[in-house]
Amino acid sequence: MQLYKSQQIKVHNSLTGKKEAFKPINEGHIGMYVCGPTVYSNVHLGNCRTFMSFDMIFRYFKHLGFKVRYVRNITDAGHLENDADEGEDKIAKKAKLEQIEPMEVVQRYTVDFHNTLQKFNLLPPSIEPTATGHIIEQIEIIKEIIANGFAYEVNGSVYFDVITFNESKEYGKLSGRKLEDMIANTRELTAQSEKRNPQDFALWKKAEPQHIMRWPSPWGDGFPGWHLECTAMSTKYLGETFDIHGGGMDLKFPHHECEIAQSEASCGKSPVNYWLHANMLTLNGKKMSKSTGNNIYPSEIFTGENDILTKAYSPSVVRFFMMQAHYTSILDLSDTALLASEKGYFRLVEAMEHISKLPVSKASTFDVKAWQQLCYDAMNDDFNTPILISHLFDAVKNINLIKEGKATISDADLLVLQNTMTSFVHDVLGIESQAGATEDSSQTLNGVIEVLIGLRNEARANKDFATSDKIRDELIALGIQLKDGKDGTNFSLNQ
RNA sequence: GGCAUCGUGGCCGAGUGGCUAGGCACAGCUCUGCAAAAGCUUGUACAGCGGUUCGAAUCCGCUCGAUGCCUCCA
Repeated sequence: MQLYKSQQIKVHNSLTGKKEAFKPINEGHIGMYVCGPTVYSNVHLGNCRTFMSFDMIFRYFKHLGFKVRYVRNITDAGHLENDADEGEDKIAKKAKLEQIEPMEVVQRYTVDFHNTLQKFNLLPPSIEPTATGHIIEQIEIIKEIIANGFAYEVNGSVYFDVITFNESKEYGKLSGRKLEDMIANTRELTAQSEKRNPQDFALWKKAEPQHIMRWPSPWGDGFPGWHLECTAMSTKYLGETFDIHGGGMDLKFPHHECEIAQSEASCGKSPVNYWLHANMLTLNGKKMSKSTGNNIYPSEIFTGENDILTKAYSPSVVRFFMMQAHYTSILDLSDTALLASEKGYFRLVEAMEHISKLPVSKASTFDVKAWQQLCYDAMNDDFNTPILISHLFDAVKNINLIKEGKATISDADLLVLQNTMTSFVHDVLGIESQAGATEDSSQTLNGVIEVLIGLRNEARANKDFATSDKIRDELIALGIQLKDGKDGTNFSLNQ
């Protein structure tokens, strides 16, 4: 039997603002779409957190035995930097700056994006479609929207008619906005616009002669509007209505709102059953921003080359840190927070290594089955990874107790414990035991340390504590910690 | 200015009408040649002010503060 049949998941649906029981359209199958990055610069850390959150969700679904089609797009069409008609295309701008082809910009930052996510141990999505690869699909949707009377053409551009749409449908239902309020609050328009109303948004933009990224269309040469690609690609690969759509909080309005409008205007159906939004990441309590310098790139964290943190942190530690917060909460990244997580991470990873060496007894002093269900309960409750981790630390404590002979575990329970820990730590949370794990270091180094441990134990036996302490202290200075236990001396590498 | 989310012990971060997650730090104890590691014990916190209630950190109102969106943004 598949695990999902015995676990009931609840998710926080942004559309209703409530936690709801999750029921996929087709039993055992899940269609999930997540808005991907615009590849015109290096991925920033906040992006990584969002994608990591959905990676964890993807992993949990897979763990439960669901067949998941996870689509995450790459936005490689430039779009415009602002709403004004003379706005500049982000990718074209970067290309001009670096004197290269726009597609070289796209290629470079797509590679950076993939590399970074791989370091964070994100699984690749099932499909990673690009906007430029789906121009035809986008044009088709525009035709439908026009045919249905929800869009109009002006001078080679096509705009979505929000006011007309709102007469029969509801614009703003996702973000809790009322069109009347929006109209009342609209700031005076900059320049004269082609749009009938400021709330309207572009489905297709006419390309000015200097605009490099352009495609032919029934309305002339141009490029697709900001929100259309997601509608086109999600519809193509997941259908007119699918299970989950995710993305960062900041996309809720207008991006996701427009997606809903586009779908309802073209095929008449609401596109998504469950909208999931991941919350922001701040740095030292403030919004990350390149202009104020309150910003850090993933690579700068890994190398330690930055002015914000006191040391380097491995991708696994950063991932663990992020998993210690719920995906819907704002999370603040700081050196002290990272430091605390790193210690906890090492404790968890070390306990994992001890599991296979644990002594077994006839009976267990720890209810492994009940504990296991608590782990599932945590994840079933809107993917509550912080609670899951608190249970994992419960297991850590028990593992250490058993190791020291202060608690016992049966053969069967040990197997359950081992499988459950591996499933949740590695498969679901995606946390790897890199950096700090002895098994990752070279055999040679292990051998050398074992020799030193032997020498130290000889010195201790001879009460030559000056020598034994010297070995211990000099090793710790190198990041090698010796741990004296009942069953001899172990060590760990804490980078 | 409008909309939204939030304000929890030294720090990070769950929870959410009564039964006090967890991590890190701190203190005491056990262990140890001394430490470290590990284990045990202790911390009674929920921005402020009102209100609802037998009972609120959890519900309501106001105030203050933070963050996000309102223009591309995860």
